[in-house]
Amino acid sequence: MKSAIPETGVPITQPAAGNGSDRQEISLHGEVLLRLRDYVVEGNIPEGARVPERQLCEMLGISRTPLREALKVLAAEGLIELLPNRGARVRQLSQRDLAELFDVMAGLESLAGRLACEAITDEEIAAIERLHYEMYGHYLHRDMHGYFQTNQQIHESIVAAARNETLTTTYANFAGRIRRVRYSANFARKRQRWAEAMREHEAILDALRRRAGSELSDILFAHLRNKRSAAIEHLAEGPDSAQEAPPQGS
Amino acid sequence: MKSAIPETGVPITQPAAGNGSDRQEISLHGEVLLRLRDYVVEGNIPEGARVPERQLCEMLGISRTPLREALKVLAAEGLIELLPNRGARVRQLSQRDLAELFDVMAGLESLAGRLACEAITDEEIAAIERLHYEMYGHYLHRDMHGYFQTNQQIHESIVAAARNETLTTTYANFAGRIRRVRYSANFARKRQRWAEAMREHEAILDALRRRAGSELSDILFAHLRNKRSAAIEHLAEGPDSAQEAPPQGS
DNA sequence: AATACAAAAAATGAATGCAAAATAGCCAGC
DNA sequence: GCTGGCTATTTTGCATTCATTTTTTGTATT
Repeated sequence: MKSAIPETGVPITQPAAGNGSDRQEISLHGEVLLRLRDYVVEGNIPEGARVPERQLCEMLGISRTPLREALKVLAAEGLIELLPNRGARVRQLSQRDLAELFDVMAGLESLAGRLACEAITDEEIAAIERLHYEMYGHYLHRDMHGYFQTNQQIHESIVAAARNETLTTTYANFAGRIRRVRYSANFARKRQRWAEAMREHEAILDALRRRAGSELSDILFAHLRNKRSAAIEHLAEGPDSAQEAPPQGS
Repeated sequence: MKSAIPETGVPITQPAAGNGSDRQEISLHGEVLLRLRDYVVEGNIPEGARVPERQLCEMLGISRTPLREALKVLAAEGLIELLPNRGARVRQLSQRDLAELFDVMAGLESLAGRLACEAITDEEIAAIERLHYEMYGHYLHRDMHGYFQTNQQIHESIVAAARNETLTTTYANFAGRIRRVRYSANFARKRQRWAEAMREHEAILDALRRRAGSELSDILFAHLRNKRSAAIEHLAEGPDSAQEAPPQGS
């Protein structure tokens, strides 16, 4: 195969001009950045694959200048790697990188929980409770996908309740970095871990109701730590999806 | 005054070529990025000031292309703002932004403490103890500057002991964003707060010795929260250093 | 046949050029 | 005297171009 990235060939439309989205980004560069980030996060480029600029330019229908600007930003965000004179590669996360990322995520959520306890309203808690019961339903029905989504919504709600834009942005950034892995990090076959996670979520909700910041912080950290273990073990055993790039060299 | 940025006119020297530094960045872009970041963090450009690209180009002795790439990255890092078609400005941190940043820093240090307890060696603790006593000396001698520096070293040591590169990088990023403010956020005249901070540091050291992760996490968060309050009150009252840009416009 | 070397092709890094937008400067009008 | 609109200059955004560096391809030699 010649091309590392699949054909999608949807060039960037007219930048702003009354599209329904709330994006205030109107510059071409901003548009490219959003598009490219999504493109990478969604896993359209194999890990570690070299991505010729020209090809991306053609795909997006732009010249190299704004593309290169976007690449530098993505590199700063940690999504891709920029080897000098050797182009951009999708960053390959080692197991250690992953462990680190999970821990930072754990720290951020832990912080979010602590802050949320200071500011969360009864209505917000009620909303999270609803999500919790919805998730419980998914759990009972063994609906992994629904469970996963609702679970994510709960965590995002907690982060939102922290009322800290900076935290929200940072959290989203890190979430993007491990999103690909996260999807495969479920514990479909490990029922025991699943039940455990549900219990942890009960504890989270309980601490949140009591606005017990420090306690919630501990619980969230532990919860994410367990998630981390599950994810890493899962990867170590090798996920069934054989999409991984084979170890090249020798 | 015509020029918003002071004259320093030190163009970028030959990029790599056996300079003593350990930097592996060799590309012009990387060099520019480091230079510009330092330049902004050190406060050489007044907050909110418009910075014409041309001027920066001349200052660094480069063309606009690598400069603009660096600007995009700095904008992504949150150091500057890029208004569409209106150039780059040094980001002006509102009081709320600052509060948010301090809280995120608190969360990161809190995480660092927790992780450090899992991995820190006796030697590292001993080193931190030495720093602690050194800091105590500065406190007794009312040496604000020395105190501040040693204090920072302690916090950095804890972050380092967490053995998480990602965390270290993220921490450094946020530290850079509030560095300017941080310097003026000391409590030179508030002896009471100073004494309080010393007591908190004792508690930090104690929890670290016992490897009490959760406890240390709480203490660090509270400690940084207090620092935040001190800093924000300080700014609200108006820092004596008149280095701030006067409110321009009318 | 395999390896080493060399030249060609392609890709990257940076500079320059050009069009559009914004700022400022200026003059007319109230 | 001040405000509003029009033009000129500056500045930004992006495309194009040029110079290196890397990668590939072909050839010759062992």
